[in-house]
Parts: sequence; C-alpha cells; structure tokens
Amino acid sequence: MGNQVVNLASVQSVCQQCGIYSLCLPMGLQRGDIDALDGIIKRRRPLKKGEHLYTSGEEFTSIYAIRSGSMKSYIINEEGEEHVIGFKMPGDLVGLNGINGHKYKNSAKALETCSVCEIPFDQLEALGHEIPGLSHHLIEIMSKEIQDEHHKVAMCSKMPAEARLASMVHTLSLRFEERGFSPNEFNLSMSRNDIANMLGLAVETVSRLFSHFQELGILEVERKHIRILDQEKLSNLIRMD
Amino acid sequence: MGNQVVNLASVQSVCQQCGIYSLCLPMGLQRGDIDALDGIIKRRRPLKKGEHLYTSGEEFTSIYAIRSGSMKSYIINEEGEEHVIGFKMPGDLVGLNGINGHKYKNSAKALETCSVCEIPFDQLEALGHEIPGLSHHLIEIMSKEIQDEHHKVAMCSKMPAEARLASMVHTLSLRFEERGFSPNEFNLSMSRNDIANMLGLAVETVSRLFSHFQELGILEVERKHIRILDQEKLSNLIRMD
DNA sequence: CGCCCTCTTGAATTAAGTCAAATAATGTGG
DNA sequence: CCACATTATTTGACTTAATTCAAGAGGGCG
Repeated sequence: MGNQVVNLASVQSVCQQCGIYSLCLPMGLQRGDIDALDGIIKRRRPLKKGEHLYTSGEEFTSIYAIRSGSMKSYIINEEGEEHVIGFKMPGDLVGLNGINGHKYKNSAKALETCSVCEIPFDQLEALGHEIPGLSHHLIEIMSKEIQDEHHKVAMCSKMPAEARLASMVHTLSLRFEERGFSPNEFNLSMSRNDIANMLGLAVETVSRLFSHFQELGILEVERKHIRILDQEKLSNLIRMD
Repeated sequence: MGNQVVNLASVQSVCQQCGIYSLCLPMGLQRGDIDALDGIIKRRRPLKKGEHLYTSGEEFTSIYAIRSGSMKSYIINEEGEEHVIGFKMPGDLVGLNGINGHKYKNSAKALETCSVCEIPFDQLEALGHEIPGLSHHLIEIMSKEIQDEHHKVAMCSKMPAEARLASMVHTLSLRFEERGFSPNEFNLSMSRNDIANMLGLAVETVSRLFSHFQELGILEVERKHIRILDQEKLSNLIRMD
C-alpha cells in the first residue's frame, strides 16, 4: 500500500504490452496515438467457454478486439438454425457489422476462455477525428473484412468438400503463423460441427475428410490437435477439383 | 454562346438531381455537404456493356457509385476461373475492397451501358475530416456490405439450389423496389451463367429451376424478363429445404 | 464410474453435376 | 438486310459427390 518509485518513461499502454497489437487496431499508429486509443479501451472480465460477447439483435455500442482465446461468429436464420460465419482469433475485431443499423447482426461466442478489449464505437469515432490515421485504419480493416468475405463466398459456393476443408486448415495455419505460433501444429478450438457448419458440409463429411487427409499423409489429426505434414499437398488440394 | 440569366438558387448539385442519391453515398448529408461531396466526384463517360470499370490487381485510387445500369463484381482464382461475387445496381458503391492494400481485389464489369460516379478516395477521406457525417456514413456502408456478405456466405454454403435461386430473385426484387421500380416485374441484366456462377450452381440447374418455378406458378420467366406471380410462395422456398 | 455428447465409420439415398443434343438468340461480314 | 457463325438457354439421361440414416467408439464431466 506504500508509495513506490515509478519510472514514468517506462509506463507503456496496455496495447503496447499486448503481444498482438501489431495485428490489431493500433497497427501502424504512433506511440502517442496508441496511448490515446488505449485510453478509451475497456478491459472486461474474461469470457468463459460458451459465453456470448454479444448476440444478434442487441444494441450496438462497441466493437471488440480479441486479446486471447478464440470465438465463433454466427447468425441464426428464420428457422432457428445456426450458421457459423467464421472463427476469430487474437487481434481480430468483431462486431463491425453492427455499425449499420446500431444493432449487432450476428452473435459472438467464446470457444474457450477469452479476453477481449471493448472499444466504445462513439468514442472511437470521436478519436478518429483527432487521429486521422485511426479512422483510415478502421476503414482498411473493414475493407479487408469485405475482401475476406468475398473469398469465403467464392470458396464455399464453388469448391468441392475436400478443397473447402483444405482451404480452411490452410487459412488457419497462416493465421496461427501471423500470430507467432507454429503454422504446422495447432489445436482447433472449434468442434467438428462448427467446422462443418461454416463450410456448408455435414459433420460426417468433415470427419471422413480428416481421416482421408491423414491416409494421404497430409495431416496428422488427433482429436482437436492438427499437425500439417505436407503443406504443399494441402495447397494442391485447394486448387484441384 | 451568349450570356444567360441564371437563377443561382436553382442550381443543384448533380448528386441532388440524381434519382437515387438517397440510397447512395450522399444519403443523410446536409445540402451544403452534398455539394462539397459533389465537388470531388468525377463523372466519366458511360461504360458500354462488357467494359471494365477496374480489374483485379489494378492500383486503387477511387471508389465508384453506380448511377445507372448494372455491373457484376467477380474475382479470378488461381486456375483462371471466374467467381461472380455479386451484382451491383444504381446507388451501390463498388471498389471498397481495394482500400486495403491499395489494389482492387476484384473486377467490375458492365452488364449493360452504365454510368458511374468516380470518387477519388484520398479526396473523400480528406473531406471526411471536414464532414464527420460523411466518414461515418462510409463506415456504415462498409458495415452493411460486411453484413450482406455474411448473409451470402450463409446462403451459398447451406441452402439447397432451389432456395438459393429463390433467395436471389427475392433479393433482386427488394433492390428494384428500393430504387423505385416494380418489385414484381423486372429484367435480369446478367446471364444464366453469371447467376449460376454466383450461386455456386451449374447453368443447367438454374435453367431447370426457372422452369420449375414457372410450373409452380411462382414466376413467369421469359428469357431475361422475370415476373413474380407469388411473392409468398417465393419466400417460402427460401425457408424450406 | 457412468452418462452424455462428440466424433468416426459404413451403407443407402439423393440432390446436383456432367455430358449430350436441340433450340433460340445474337452478332458479323458481305 | 440476309445468311451464316457463334453463343446462350433449355431439356433429357446418366453419374457422382455429398447427405442422411444408422450404429458404434471415444472422451470428458458431474
């Protein structure tokens, strides 16, 4: 409880201490600007597996950056069926589609214990008027998300099952690598059901394909643990029919 | 060539004269702000059917608002196959996915004679610093596009062929209505091939489905001309397996 | 320890694709 | 403006990839 001597120059914003800030919203900002951004970010208690960060239809107030853990983003259609849109990893922003219409249009659920940074959107916009690079960067991130979704549409609507799963594993591998993890060995945080759902396949098909990839010597699959034995063959599956 | 008496108060910006400005980027802006936006917009010569507005990989400089006509947006994959992403109508913005990385990531091709408004992106951003509502509105439009793409992913990956085509026709109907046209009768500007490609189906399947919808008394299809005879049955097809 | 839920594997079924061919539109050059 | 070439669309028959149904195995949690 006593006073301590603190070297003020060494005080870094939480963002700058964060291992993935270079992939996240602060990317490319000046140090002072990162501190300003840091000032509006709320840290929330971690989410436990299965908890929702927000659900579809809720009033939109904030976007969220994932700090650790992973989430799934999904929508529920008129018949009450769940449609998985994607999986989110540290550094990813979620909730961007709620800006339009001031309501979240999807739900975000923790696949494992997660910590997230809440960024109140009105404050972010206000800050954007002072830090031009910030609003530009937000727009870039949204532009990238549009690109990624285009890619997903093209993938899911036309590729055969084998290529879809290969593509998903390959994309995950790249994303793990970007975040400093091994691209060749990782754990899936989502169930087979979630994978099948996102790819528009039956669970049984996904299960069979994992077995098949293993027979081909491309993957080693042990429940949630994936090891990629042959990245080149994996890539070839994406291209071929 | 002689001087003319002009009533300055009656001079309206081109945007304000445009029939669909209320759906487009100027939406919700004050009159003076619309004029400012108008000032940076370049009108280009109309595109003829088959001409490209931009192609994938080209340097990104501008986003475009479609003024009249319609376009298709597509990407080419590694094998050189075309994947149609979507169809764009008056009031729609195209090129948004080029912001990230300063290159267009898709190509936009006129399906019929089109006129477009070119909006140089750096000028738009500069203007956004003066008109806060403008950059907010751009962000909203992008948020909506992310939403729409999520919807497309869910649709294309999981719905049966019948529901996909029904959904596409229904969405077109809504979009025509928004633009002041009949929701029940319109002309398709795209080929059966483009439709099939976007929906991830074979051309033959699309053709058969149109015939089938006609037998069911839901549509009247005469080449490119579509008349919706029963919107309710059409909507039901989207929901049902 | 046992129940439940997830995952895997096999067999039968089906939705949609491919192949093939006819017909209808569109465009082109003379 | 016509004849021919080319391309787009439709329809039918067959094939196949992926689903559904069914059943069993494996883990994890209370």
